[in-house]
Amino acid sequence: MDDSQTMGIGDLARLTGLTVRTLHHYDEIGLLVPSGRTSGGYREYDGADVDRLRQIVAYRACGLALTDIAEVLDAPGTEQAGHLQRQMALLDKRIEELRRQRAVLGRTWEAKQMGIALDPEEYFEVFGESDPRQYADEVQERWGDTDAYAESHRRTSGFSKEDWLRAQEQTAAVEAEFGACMAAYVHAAIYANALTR
Amino acid sequence: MDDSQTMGIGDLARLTGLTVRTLHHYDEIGLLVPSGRTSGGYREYDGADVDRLRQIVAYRACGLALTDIAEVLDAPGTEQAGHLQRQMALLDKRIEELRRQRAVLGRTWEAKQMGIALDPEEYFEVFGESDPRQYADEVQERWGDTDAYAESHRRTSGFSKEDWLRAQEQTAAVEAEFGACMAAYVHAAIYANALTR
DNA sequence: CTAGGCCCTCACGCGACGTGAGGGTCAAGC
DNA sequence: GCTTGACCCTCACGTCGCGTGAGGGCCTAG
Repeated sequence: MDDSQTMGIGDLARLTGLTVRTLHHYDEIGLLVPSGRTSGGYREYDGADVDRLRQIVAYRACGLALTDIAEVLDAPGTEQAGHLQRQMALLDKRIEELRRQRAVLGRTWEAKQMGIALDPEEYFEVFGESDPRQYADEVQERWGDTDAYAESHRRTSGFSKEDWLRAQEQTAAVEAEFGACMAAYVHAAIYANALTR
Repeated sequence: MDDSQTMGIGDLARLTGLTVRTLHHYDEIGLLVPSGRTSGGYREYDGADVDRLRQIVAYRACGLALTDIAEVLDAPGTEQAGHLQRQMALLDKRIEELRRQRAVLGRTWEAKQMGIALDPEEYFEVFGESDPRQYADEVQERWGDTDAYAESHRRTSGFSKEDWLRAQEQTAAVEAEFGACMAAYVHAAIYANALTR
């Protein structure tokens, strides 16, 4: 019933699943400074502290750096929107990157299961930034019919059709679930978008 | 047409989108040691090197540590399966964690949009390991009706119903796409599973 | 033969903590 | 009041995956 109740660092650590050291760190860098100390120097966290930590954990789960989290939490609304929008752009880039990698990985796996050698050109689409097509010619010329290339495929193709079908099945289910998880990212981005209008 | 063609570190960097320093690092730790050097000491990468790097990048995108990647790539089939299975377990834990966080975040957001104060008990479900219910009582007793708690909610609830609906719409689309991306994780896990049988 | 672009090896810095070392604090029980 | 044991404190160095120079060789074109 006491309105100004506080808790120790160990309690907060157990409650959140973070370590004591992590909370020390957040104090050191000014991200989460406890609202008080006991006469003996012990940190004391109150309700507002816990609420702030909840937000910190949520943002951190979205991949934001601690300094960025501090900026977002300490800035007024308008600045918040701008900052979050920049983060949104970064996330978009990351999403697109992963999406491309995933596409190539999927084709690679299927090909392996069939025991078929992949078109070497496709291999390099898995890699990052800027259009890899601009190197595709060079690649095909250099690696198109290297022995080590094809050989390294055959090493890893002992994988029955049953195994593969079973895998595909399970994949679909988990895929959907994971999609729901990742909506947390997207929520953050779209929230920022809404704020700027 | 030459079968033993090689490329320099800069070419490989441009091709993959990694930095030269990153390739230096992989050489230092023995993860990707170039198959040769020129008389002048320049690194030379051949087809097998590039193929290995492709695998490295794929595993890294799945969140594996570089030392783990080395173990997986250098181990024979049976050990590979064991290692990948342990990684699978880790990923499962992480997935479950994210799934819980996402669920609570979703409810929090909806509640904020409605301007409704959340059941304080729910706040702590966002946090990690082991059943948080075991602390729920303690939490409610301490923070259930703190002023700072409710206050910090009202600060952040300026968000129209239209904005919210628009957000929900966009979310669904991106959610599906992201699910596809994350199947890369799942593929790795299930591949390991198939190997052990 | 010189200019430029590429490459080399140290070697220190960073972010987000982990992991002790060495010592003070606090509530409980005697 | 005193001790015990759990908890807390502040340094301070280690880890991982690189970034970022510094100071210098290599190598091809003009």
